[in-house]
Amino acid sequence: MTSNNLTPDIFSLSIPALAIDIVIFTVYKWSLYLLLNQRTEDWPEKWKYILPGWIVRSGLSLEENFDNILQNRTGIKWVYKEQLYTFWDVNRDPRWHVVSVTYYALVSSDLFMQNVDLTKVHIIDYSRIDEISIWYDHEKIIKYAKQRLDWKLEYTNIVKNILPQEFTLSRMQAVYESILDTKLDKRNFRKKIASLNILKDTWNLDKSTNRPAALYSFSDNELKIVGIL
Amino acid sequence: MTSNNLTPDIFSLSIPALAIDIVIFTVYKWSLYLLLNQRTEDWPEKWKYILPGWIVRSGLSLEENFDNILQNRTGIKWVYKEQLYTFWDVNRDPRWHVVSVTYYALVSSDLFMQNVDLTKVHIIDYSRIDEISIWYDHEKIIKYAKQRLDWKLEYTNIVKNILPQEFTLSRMQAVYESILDTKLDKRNFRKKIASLNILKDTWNLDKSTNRPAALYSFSDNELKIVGIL
DNA sequence: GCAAAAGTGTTTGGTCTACACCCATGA
DNA sequence: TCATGGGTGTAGACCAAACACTTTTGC
Repeated sequence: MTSNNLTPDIFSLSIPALAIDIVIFTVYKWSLYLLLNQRTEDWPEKWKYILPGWIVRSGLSLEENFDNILQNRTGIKWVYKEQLYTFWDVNRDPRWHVVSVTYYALVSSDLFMQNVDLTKVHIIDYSRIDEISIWYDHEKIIKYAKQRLDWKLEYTNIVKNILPQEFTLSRMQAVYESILDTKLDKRNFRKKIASLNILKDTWNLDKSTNRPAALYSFSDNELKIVGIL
Repeated sequence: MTSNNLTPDIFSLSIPALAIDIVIFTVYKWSLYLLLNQRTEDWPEKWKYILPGWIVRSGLSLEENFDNILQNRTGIKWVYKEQLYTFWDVNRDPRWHVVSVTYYALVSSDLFMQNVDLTKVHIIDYSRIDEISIWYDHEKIIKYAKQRLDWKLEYTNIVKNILPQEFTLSRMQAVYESILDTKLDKRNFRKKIASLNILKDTWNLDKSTNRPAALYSFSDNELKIVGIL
C-alpha cells in the first residue's frame, strides 16, 4: 500500500452510520441508578434493555445531536456529560455497520424527576445490573462508564453534578458510599472535604431530618482535579 | 421532535467521513519527541506540521485501519496505543465534514529507529512544540495527549512501552524526568519502584557506562494501575 | 424523655521528602 | 589515579485511618 492508495475516495471511505449512546447515572433515594430504554416492539429481542442512543443526523452539530437524542430517548433536557469511548465494530449492530460515540452522564435526582419521561426510560438499580438482560455489548459499555465514574468521583469534584444545588454533608457522603459501594468514616470525610475548600456554607438548614443539618453548595463551577478520597 | 422523527434514514443520517489521527510519543536520547507529518505539496498550508492520520476505509476493522494509517504515514509497524478522544466539528477540515477518532501512542526508541521512515515523518522535540506551526487544531490534540500521557505515567506502568525490553533504573528515571519535566531524587525513585514489585532483575549488565548498571525488565505485561510517583 | 441523625478531636502508623557519600569501572 | 555514573540509608514532616461521645430537634 503506497501513499497514493490513501487518496481520499468518498465512496469507499464513508462509513454507513454514526451513533451516540449515553450511560446516564443518577442517585435516587440512597442508591445508584441507571437510565435505560427497552427495545421497542418492532425490533428483535424487544425485552432487552438498551442504552439511550440513536443514529446521529448530519447537518447538526454533535451537541445538537446529543441533546435531541437525550430528550427523545429520556425526556431529560440537560445532563452533565463526558465523552467515554468510541466503539467501532462492523458486527456490532446486526442491522448495519455502526460506529458509536459513547458518553457517560450524571443527573441530580431533582433535575431528573422534573423532566424524565418514565414511559420512555426505565430506572434500574445499578446493584441489580447483573440480573437484567442487556442488549449486545451495552453491558460492557455500562461497566466501563461505571469505572470512569468511580475514578472521577475520587479525583475530581464531579459529584456536584449528581447532588442538588444545596445538600448536607451526610447526603454528599451517602452519594460517595452508594456509588463506590463502601462505608466512609464520617469525621474523616468531613475533615477531608473541609480541607479542600470546594464548598461554601449557604447558612440554610435542612429541617427534614430530626436535628437540622447545615446545607452546603459548591463554591466553584469548574471541574477541578482534587484528590477527594 | 417525536420518536418517529428518529426512524433511521440512512441518507440523512450518514456522515461523510471518519478519520484516525495519531499522536505518537517517543523518548530519543534524553528528550521527549513527537512524530509529525508535514502537509504535502498539493495541499494548502503545506509547511505546517500535522498529526499522522487519514480517512478510514470502510470494510476494514478499526485495527486494520489504524495499522495501515500508521505504517503509511510513518513506516512504523507497531506502537502501543490508547484511544484519546473523538473530535467532531463540521468546520474542522475545510475540505469536508470529518469526525476524527484520535489516539495517542508510545514507541520505544529502538523499535522506532528500526522501522521509521524519516522521509515521511519528522521527529520534533516536544519542548519546541510551541515554536513550530501546527495545522488547525492538531496542537490542541497534542496537548491533550500529553496531559493523558503525564497522568498515565504517574498512575500506571505504561512507561514500559517507551523503554526498551531491558533498561537500567537510571534510564527509567530519565524517561520520567524528561516527560514530566522534573528532577527526581535517585534514592526515593529507586525505593518507590522497588516497593511496587513491577520489575525483575535480568542479571544482565549495561556496560556502556563506566560502572556497569543492572538491567531490569517489567515482570508483567498487563497495564496496571499503580501510583508510581 | 427518647429516638434519630448531626456534629466534633486525638492518637497512631505509614508514606513522602530531603539529603551525601562510597563503589566499580574505563580511560 | 581520576573522572563518570551506579548504587545505597536515615531522620523529620506530613497525611490517612481508626475510633466514641455529645448535641439538637421532632414526636
